[in-house]
Amino acid sequence: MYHPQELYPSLGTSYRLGPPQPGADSSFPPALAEGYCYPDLNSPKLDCFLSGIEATPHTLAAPPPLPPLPPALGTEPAPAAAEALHSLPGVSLSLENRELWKEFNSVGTEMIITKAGRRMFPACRVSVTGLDPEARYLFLLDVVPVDGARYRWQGQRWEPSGKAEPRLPDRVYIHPDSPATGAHWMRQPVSFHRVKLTNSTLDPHGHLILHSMHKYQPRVHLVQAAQLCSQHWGGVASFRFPETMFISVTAYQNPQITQLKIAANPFAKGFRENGRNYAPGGPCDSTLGGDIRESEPEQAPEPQEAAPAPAPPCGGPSAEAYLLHPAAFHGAPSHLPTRNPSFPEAPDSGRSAPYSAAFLDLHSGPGGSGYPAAVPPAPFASHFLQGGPFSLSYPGPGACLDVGSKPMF
DNA sequence: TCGCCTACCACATTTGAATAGA
DNA sequence: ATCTATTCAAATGTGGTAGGCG
Repeated sequence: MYHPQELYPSLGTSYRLGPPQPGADSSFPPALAEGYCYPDLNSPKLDCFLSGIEATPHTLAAPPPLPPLPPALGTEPAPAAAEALHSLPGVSLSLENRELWKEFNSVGTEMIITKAGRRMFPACRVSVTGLDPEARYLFLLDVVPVDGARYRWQGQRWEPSGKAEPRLPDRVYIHPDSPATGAHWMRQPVSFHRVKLTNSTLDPHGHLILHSMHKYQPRVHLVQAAQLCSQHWGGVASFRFPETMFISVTAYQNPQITQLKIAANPFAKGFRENGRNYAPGGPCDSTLGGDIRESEPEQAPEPQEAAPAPAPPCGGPSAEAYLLHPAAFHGAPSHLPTRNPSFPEAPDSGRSAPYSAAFLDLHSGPGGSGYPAAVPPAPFASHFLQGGPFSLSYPGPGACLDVGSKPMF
């Protein structure tokens, strides 16, 4: 995967989209009580950016309350549909591999995180409808803590075991097809199978950074970019699927999860007994993005629709340019800026990365969410707390900013 | 002592280049 | 000469496991 740092090392390891956090501390609320709600939902995390979204800032500024979260995984039936908050009327998302997720969720999904980054399995694979076929959109995915607790496997179930670690810098995975037209996104399911999770706070690859033994919830965001080099972003839509909640681990704790993973993940075939295959419809994680090949062949986006990037994005190498056209910096058409030779290749990929993803680091905004912004570990401090080596304009009220907002959900 | 993390392993899959055949 | 199918090797992803660390 290419990371912005590889392209523009002067920009640092991450993009801070929010203002510095002078008063940030690392304490979590007591939490752990039933009915704990998504902290990000209770308070606009990036109010500053939403003001730049002209479509319906009011909708985003006042997110509807969400139902309380369950105290533990696998204890309640998953809702029938995704919970959504958006300002894109008529747009809806459905989880393609819902049955697989539900099966994992019924046991208590665990996701391995490693220093080098580990893919999610199952991956989030969604279908979208209701988009304007002509308009361009970005697909984003992030993972947020569900509560303020650390968990421990007690032999039979997961139970809270103390306060959560200080929250890490939020990163957002941008689907490599972004930006693409609504027609492109609606043509076939959109998969985030290349997302990698890491527990390395120094991760230079742009993987999503998580704490081990914490509960997380993936979220999918859809952002309309009015035009390729838009100065205005249209609506945003955010979705979460409760059955995709998981606990991050460095080694599987629940043997049932191990068996499910081995049975369902083709890469783990070597651990299957008698070469048995997973029944439910074959590999459930295949995708247009080349998730699992035996199910669906890779389909490259049509050049005229997906990220054509006819010109150097918005004035050349800049954070704004990257944020506007993340896909244009990956898989690198010849007209795009070349990578800095000092970053020859991400260590975890020995070859070119045609589907490489982009990441944004989003910083908790002011205004106090349920989780106060944690003070990042020292290596991040210069980027996240002091504005980083580049300046990214911070929009005032009514201003428009060409960077992704982190929807409130 | 215990819980957690890391590095390494073997195995299967994926991917792309090279080659052969139509 | 071009296209398609096949083969092969390297890269990648997977869970298991032993050992280290706090």
